[in-house]
Amino acid sequence: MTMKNPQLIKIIAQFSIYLEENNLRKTTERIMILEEIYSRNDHFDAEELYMDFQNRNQLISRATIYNTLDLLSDSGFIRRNQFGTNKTRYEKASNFRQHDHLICLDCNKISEFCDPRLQQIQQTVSSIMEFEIQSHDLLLFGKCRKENCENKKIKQN
Amino acid sequence: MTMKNPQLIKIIAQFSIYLEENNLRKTTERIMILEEIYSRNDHFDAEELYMDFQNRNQLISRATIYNTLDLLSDSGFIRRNQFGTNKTRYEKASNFRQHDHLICLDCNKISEFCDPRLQQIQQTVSSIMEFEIQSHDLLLFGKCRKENCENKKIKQN
DNA sequence: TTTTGTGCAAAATGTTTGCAAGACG
DNA sequence: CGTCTTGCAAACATTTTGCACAAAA
Repeated sequence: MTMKNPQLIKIIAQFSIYLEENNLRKTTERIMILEEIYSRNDHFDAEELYMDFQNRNQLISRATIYNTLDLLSDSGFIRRNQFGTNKTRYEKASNFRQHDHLICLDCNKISEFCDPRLQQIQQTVSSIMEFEIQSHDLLLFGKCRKENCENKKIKQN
Repeated sequence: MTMKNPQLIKIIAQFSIYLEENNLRKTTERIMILEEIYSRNDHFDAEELYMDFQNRNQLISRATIYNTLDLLSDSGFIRRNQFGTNKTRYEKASNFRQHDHLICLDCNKISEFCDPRLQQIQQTVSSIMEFEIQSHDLLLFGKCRKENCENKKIKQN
């Protein structure tokens, strides 16, 4: 039994409130999935999450994984990403407030960055195109210039 | 038999040169697909392209559609897009030089825009993260503020 | 006890592949 | 004529669905 960190306790509490307010049930599966996601720091897909539980003999079906990912995504506890492949990747929503992704074309490693000028671009486009912009998604694709980049030839996934 | 416009003639010539230079064969299928794509102005998927030919009784197999989309994409004649769904969408590369996409959450209509500040963001991230950035992809999601937006409730796709 | 949520397996969707037959150079 | 490309169907990967059973409230 591992000690839960304060952030995790807080998130579970928030999620519980969300469930209650929306007349949704607080099932062990939902809580386990939330905990698992918040203990990760990467951009994972549904199958990876499923396998995490498989590997620990905590069986949760794919259907539940997908259902819960939808629920968490709709409620804002996680964020969905599409990094140029036909596969959805997820991350906990609290990574930091708002960020975008830099993808290495050599090894597919994903880094995060933040630039306030995006906010200005949104405002400009919003007024020119007469749109109320709700969110954005910026991907930068490139190659790491570090000589010693450990991933240079590992090309995952 | 429709008259080919000058732009199309030019693109076919360029593509022919590309094929020749790379020892690839100039098949009727490849040319037909290029022509079809350059006669469109939207962001289409593989199936839509396939059906275009089906509907005209010009049978081209899905395998060829996919092969050729890869070829055109690798050679820069078309651009691949992922608009938040698990489906790849394409557009001719000449729409205008470099642009990004604004997606309506009501009707999924895709508009295009261009903002030079993205270039600056790329430069900043490039130097901070020590990356050589090769391309970017910015999606803005929002809702049209025009009262008379004809697509208000049509939600396609 | 009444729903809602889960698990399973089947189906749906989008894309890739292997191989025989056809067509380009 | 040799080889690249096509077409077909089967395989694959990811996600969705229907329905019986389990478990929250």
